Amino acid sequence: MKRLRSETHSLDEIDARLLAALEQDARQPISELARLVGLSAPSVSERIRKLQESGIIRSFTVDIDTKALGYPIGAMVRVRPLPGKIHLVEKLIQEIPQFIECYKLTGEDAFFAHMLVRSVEEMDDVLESLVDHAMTYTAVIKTTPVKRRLPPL
Amino acid sequence: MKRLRSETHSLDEIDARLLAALEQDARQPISELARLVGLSAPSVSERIRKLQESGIIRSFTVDIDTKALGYPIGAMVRVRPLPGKIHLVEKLIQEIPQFIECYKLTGEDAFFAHMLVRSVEEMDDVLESLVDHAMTYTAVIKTTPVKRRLPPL
DNA sequence: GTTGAAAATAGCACGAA
DNA sequence: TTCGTGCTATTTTCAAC
Repeated sequence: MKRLRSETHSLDEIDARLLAALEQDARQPISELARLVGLSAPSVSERIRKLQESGIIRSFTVDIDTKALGYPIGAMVRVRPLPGKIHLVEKLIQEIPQFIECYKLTGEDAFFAHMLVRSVEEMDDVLESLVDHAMTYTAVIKTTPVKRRLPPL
Repeated sequence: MKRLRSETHSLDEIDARLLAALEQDARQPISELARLVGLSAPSVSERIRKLQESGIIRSFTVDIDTKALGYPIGAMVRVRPLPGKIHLVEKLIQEIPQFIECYKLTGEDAFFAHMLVRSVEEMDDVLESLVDHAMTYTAVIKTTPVKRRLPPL
């Protein structure tokens, strides 16, 4: 059980603009960010440090095009574990690297997992490894109408 | 309709290690990345440039803790548009900023959307704006057994 | 928060494998 | 082609205000 922590950091307009700019390009120079938000470079540096310290910025990372990486097929899998199998199923999903994201949800479909595969055969392999422990409902991703973005700040 | 493009870039071991390192911290100095993969800084610079050029790296971005940002509730919403309403529903989802991610899927539940809200009331507001055009099934996220990660390289 | 100097870092041209 | 070296330019950090 994780400890609840009150995040005291409150965002002002400039922090919001900084986060938006960093979301678009996290490797742009501090000096450029400073120009964008109208502050000096050291101020921006300090704000970014505080955003990390307060936990709002978890990390700087890359957005990878998984198709270009060799995974042409993405799918969303709803997973309903058989009675008594929830923990086993959770562990299996964590151990199968083709699942690149998984949420545990309220309701009967305990897990919702994002799967990437190189072929339909590979998809079958992945699903087979769950078949003894859960019901699965798989839907292939056709398009992405909304790409990951920030909520309103 | 987007043009199909054959991505000719093929990853070697060093590219894979670079991507993994960038995923962990996209702002670390090139010189540090060079040390990690055992090449000189200019070589690493050039490799990163090529990974971007080939589209494998789409962008450098930040991983934000949305709870710390003030959105304590996340939910997954399956959206089944009423007949003839698919395009309207897609547009609505795109315009509602509490949806931070949305996939269009095969099967009857055309859309799957990731929602962030500050309260249960706000969740109701968001869902109300779809109620005339679609059936929705909402499940609240309890935990995240697998956080976004790279597939096997 | 800002400014200005020192230190660290990145980019470029060129030569080597 | 791909990588390494040395040089220059840019960027970041630190101190003082």
